[in-house]
Amino acid sequence: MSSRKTATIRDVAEAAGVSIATVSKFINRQQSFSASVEEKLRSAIAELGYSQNPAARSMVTGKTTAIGLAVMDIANPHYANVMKGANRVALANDYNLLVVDLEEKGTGVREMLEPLALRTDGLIVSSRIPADVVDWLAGLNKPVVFLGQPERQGVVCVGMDSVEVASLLAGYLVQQGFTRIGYVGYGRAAWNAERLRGLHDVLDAAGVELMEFDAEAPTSEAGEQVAARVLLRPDRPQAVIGCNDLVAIGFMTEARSLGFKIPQDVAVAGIDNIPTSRYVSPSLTTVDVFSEATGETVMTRIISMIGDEASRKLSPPPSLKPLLVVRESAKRQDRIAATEV
Amino acid sequence: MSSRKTATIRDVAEAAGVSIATVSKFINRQQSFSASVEEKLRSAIAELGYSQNPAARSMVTGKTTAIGLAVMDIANPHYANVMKGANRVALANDYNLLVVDLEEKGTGVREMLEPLALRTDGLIVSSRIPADVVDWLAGLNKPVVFLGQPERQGVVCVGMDSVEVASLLAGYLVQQGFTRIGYVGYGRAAWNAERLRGLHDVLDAAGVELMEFDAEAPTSEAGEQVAARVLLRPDRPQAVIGCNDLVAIGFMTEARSLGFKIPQDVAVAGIDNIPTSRYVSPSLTTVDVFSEATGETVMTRIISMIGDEASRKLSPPPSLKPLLVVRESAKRQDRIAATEV
DNA sequence: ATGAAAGCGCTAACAC
DNA sequence: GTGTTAGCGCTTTCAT
Repeated sequence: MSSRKTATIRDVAEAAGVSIATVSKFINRQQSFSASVEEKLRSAIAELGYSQNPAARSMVTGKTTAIGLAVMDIANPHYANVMKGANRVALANDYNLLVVDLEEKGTGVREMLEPLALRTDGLIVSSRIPADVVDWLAGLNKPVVFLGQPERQGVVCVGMDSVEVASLLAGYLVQQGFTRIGYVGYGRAAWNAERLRGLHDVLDAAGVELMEFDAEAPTSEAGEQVAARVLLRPDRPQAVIGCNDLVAIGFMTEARSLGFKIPQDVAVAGIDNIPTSRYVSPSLTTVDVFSEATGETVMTRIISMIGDEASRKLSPPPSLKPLLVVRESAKRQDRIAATEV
Repeated sequence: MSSRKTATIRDVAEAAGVSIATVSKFINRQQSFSASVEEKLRSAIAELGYSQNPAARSMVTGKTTAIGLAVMDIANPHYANVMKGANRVALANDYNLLVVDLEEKGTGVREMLEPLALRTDGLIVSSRIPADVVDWLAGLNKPVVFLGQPERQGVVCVGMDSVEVASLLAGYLVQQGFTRIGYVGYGRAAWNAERLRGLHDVLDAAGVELMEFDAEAPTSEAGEQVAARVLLRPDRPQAVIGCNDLVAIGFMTEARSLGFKIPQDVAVAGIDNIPTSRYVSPSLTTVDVFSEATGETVMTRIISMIGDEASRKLSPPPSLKPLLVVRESAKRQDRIAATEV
């Protein structure tokens, strides 16, 4: 069953008494065969445990049947879930997934992406990528889809509209009656400016003050670190929005150990709706960006772009809509009721 | 800069006025060259934007410089962190990472692994894999390392000793003075039996009762679901161990909405030390299994196995030791003090 | 329906 | 130090 060397198409051809061309056509189901040949082929393949060498195949076809996925931080549940969705549709379409975790690095990104580009038929990359790398990707002559908002014209993109995401949250907070709101952003992120715009759109119109802060990183640790700076000042915000759930959760934890009650003393909200946000106390109000569905969508999209030159420039399919998830962490003090999600 | 077709080694040879063999040797830095040739090569490569075709290379070398990683559930932070560590050392060694999320499936696993096996020089697979698939992997003539405990002899394995992990936690709970302890396991997992053994080792010796429960899945949702069954009975355990932090966190949340105070009414502990465990309330007592270091270790190990036939059967390096992380969720009622981590 | 032959881009002997 | 050449395993015309 398992010989020393792996069987090649030639071994199969010999065992079945046909030519290698016939074997090739058979395994690629490119035509029909006489019953006798078909049977001999089938058993020869089983006997030898033959399977196609993808490298050899890809040499002649020029296709790799693999897709690259580059994420900023695989430990962020948002990205892990994007990957889950992407993995699912890749597998269903007989594609393999090559992944690289950029680990939030802003430098050496192209070097990390280059091998991916060489080994795949298309790339899915997080949008927080240096401009020169985006240029390089664009000239790659290979489908590339960005995750999140586009910073540039002419690039294909899948993800929520950051302006809309932020507006949604701002709208809720205004409706709750808060009049001074803090936003803990992450300046290096591509979406940060859009988030701010979405926030201002709503808050300015409502006459609500917006205080801007910046986290060191889009992580819980950074959320913890920023909390004192935000809260230990006379004009502290009544409600604080974290640029993602991780930041919000870190912020909440540190706020509590600083002696603040949430949401009574300070309301907190996040963005993403990572699974954890349901399990912290109080449960975190957030905006669902449908990470897993995003992964499925982006993978579906890139697969359709491969081999379908026409769809490469088309605008994305009806894009995903963010959904406000109201939980306990951002209810106005005087309105708190016993409604737990 | 970006011509229609990508440049080949032949284009470079022509542009530099040398043979393709010279180009090949140059890009693989296999020897030194005359200054003039070196310079011409360098500029020709830059000019044409040439890069090696990995498929062509791998056809002749038989190597892919890629490693496959198969995890049970990439949305489980434990696995995401294993992947983070694995990614890091893969990149540092010029390997690419091919990932497949098995999504906790028990069937069709081989079909998901087959393409990975064909495209990589080695495989890292979660150990909760059907026996026949393990057999197949073993006959693959390719380095395979399992994550977690081995169920079989002769397979290379990286991960914590499950018996030890469980004993550690049991020891702490005994020391806290609990006399009736529940364990919410996951029967389908390879490590479950070992965990149980580790628990019994310690608890039996201490005369502490162990109540066994099973979760539907190793997830927070399953942890929630099982809570009522465990807690709404006259002989409910004083402390409950979740088979991982996800289960423990789900359990805690549901326990609280059932009206139990933690740890006063019921103590809870988990296993893994996922990042979230610090941020739930109360903070979760758990055992750190060093997920990220595990990922680094396993990747280091498999890279050394490739091309080093000798090390393929060696026993693993000094294995990782689990570490008890004491937080608030499992302190005995009468001993609770103000020590927060 | 089946086969012969020409490569895909590259590395590795082996010559020079 | 540099070039020639023979494949690696496969798909794909083009014959038959």
